[in-house]
Amino acid sequence: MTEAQGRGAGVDDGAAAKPSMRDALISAAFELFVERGFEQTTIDDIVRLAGVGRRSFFRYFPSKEDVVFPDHEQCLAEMTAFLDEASEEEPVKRACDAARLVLRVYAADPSFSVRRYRLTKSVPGLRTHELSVVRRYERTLSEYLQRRFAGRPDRGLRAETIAASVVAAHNHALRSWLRSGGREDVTARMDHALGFVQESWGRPREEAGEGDREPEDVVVVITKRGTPMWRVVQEIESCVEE
Amino acid sequence: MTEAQGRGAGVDDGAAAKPSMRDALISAAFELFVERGFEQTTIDDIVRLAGVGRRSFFRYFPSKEDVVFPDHEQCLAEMTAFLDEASEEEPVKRACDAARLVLRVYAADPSFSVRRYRLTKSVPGLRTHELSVVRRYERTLSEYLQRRFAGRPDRGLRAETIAASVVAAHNHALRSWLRSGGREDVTARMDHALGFVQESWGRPREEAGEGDREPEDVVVVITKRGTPMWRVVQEIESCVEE
DNA sequence: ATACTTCAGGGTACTGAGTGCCATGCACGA
DNA sequence: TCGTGCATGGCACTCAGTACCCTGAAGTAT
Repeated sequence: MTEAQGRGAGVDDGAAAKPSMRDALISAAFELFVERGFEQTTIDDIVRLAGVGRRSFFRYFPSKEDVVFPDHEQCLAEMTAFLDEASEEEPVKRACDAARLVLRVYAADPSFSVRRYRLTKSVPGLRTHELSVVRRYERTLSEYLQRRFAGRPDRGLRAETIAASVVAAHNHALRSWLRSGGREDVTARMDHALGFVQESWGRPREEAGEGDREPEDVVVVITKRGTPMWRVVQEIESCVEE
Repeated sequence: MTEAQGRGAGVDDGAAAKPSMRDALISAAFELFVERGFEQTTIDDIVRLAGVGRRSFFRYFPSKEDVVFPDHEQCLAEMTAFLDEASEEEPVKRACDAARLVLRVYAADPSFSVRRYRLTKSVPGLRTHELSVVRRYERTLSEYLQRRFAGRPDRGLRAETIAASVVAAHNHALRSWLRSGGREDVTARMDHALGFVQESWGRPREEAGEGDREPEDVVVVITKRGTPMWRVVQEIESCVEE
C-alpha cells in the first residue's frame, strides 16, 4: 500500500541498497504532504513520523523538495548511460528513446506518480524544483545531440532547440496521462507525441546537411499550384545545373 | 554608472512610478552580489547599504532571488498584451516576435544584463529561479499558440512543443550574446535563431491544414538529383491533375 | 580480549530567509 | 483639528539548512 516506490521498482543494480531509512522518510513525507499539504509540513513532522533524527533527513535529501523526486537522480544517470552507448540510430530518434526512459520510471508506479503530480501541481515551490530537475534532462539530451551534430551548421542552436522540443512533447504526453489519473495507455500517447517531434526534426526541410545521408542527391521544389510547367522545369534546371 | 537600469529604460507608462526605494534596493543588492557573491550577502547587508528597513525589502521583492530579475514582471505583461492584440500574422512568426520583446529588455541595458548573466550562471539558486521566470514566458507563448491553433489536431502538443522551441532558440541567441560580453550584434543572432524555428514550424510538412492560407495552392516535389526531367514533370502533373 | 578505526545516526545550537503584527510618521481631505 | 489612508520601520517568530560534536555499533589488528 503506497510503499513510496522502492526506488524505481525494477532496477536494483548494486549502487544503492539501503532501504529502510530513506524509504521510511519518503513514505512519511508523502503521507504528511497529501494529508496536510507541503508547506504545512515541517521537517520535524516528517522525522518524527519516520522515527529518525532530524539531521538524518538532510543526510538523504539535500532539501525538503528533493524528497518529492527521490528517483530522478538515478533516472538521470540511466539516461546519461543510455546516450553514452554507441548507436547508429538517427540522433533525434535516439533522444526520443532516451526520453522514454523517464516515462518508464513514472509508469513503473502510476499511483505514486499521480499523487506526486497532484502535489507538485498545487505547490509553486515544487513546480520550480521540478523545473530544475527537468532542465537537467534537457541539458543531457542537448549535449548528446550536440555531440551527434558535430560538423553541422548551428550545432548548438539545433541541439538545444530539439532537446527542448523533445522534453516538451514528453511532458505533454506524460502530464496528460497523469491528469487522467494514470489510467489509459501512456505509451500510445508518448509514441504519438514523440513521433510528432521526430517527424519535424528528424529530417530538416531545406539544408539537410546530414552526415549519414547525402544532401546532394535530393532536390526539393516548392511552387504554387498552376505555375506553368516550363517555369518549374526552368527552375529545377537552374538549380541543378549550377 | 550602472544605475541598475531604471526599470526597462524606455517605457515608463503610468503603471509604476516610485523610483527611489525599489531602485536603491536593486543597485545596493547588485553591488554586494558582484562584490562578495549572492549567498554571502544577506538581506540585512542589502537594506543596510540601501539605508532602508529590512521589512521594506520584502515589500518590493517577494524573495531574495527576485531582486535579480526586477523587470521581468513588466516584460511578461508586455508580452501578454502583445499576444492579446488581434493580428493576421502567422502564429509562429507572432510568437517569435513576442520573444523579441524579451530580447529588447535585455538589450536596453547590456552591461546590467551581462553582469546579471554572470551572476546567475554561477549561483545554482538563481539559475533555478530564472527557470521559473522563463517558464512563465513559455506558458504565455504556449497559451497564445493554443488559441491560434483552434481546430487543428494536437493543439496542445503543437503549442507546447513550439513554444518550447521558440524559448530555447531565443535563449540560445541571447546567452551567446551575453557570453560575448554584450558586444556584437544581438538582433542578427536572434533573427537567425528564431528564423530557424520559424522555418521548421511555420509550415508543417505533411498536413498543412491551416486556416489563414490555402494549402492547395502549393505543390512540393521532392526527388533525387539526376532524375530525368520527364519523370519529374510526369509526377507533378499526376499530382495536379487529380 | 583490548585498543583502534570507521561510520551511520542523534543532538544541539546557530544563521538567515520569509512572515505577521503593530507602531510610527506623513500626506490627504474635511 | 481630527480622522483616514498609506508607506515605512521595528520587532518577534517560524522554519529550512548547516556546523559541530557525541554516541554506539560494527569491524580489524595485535
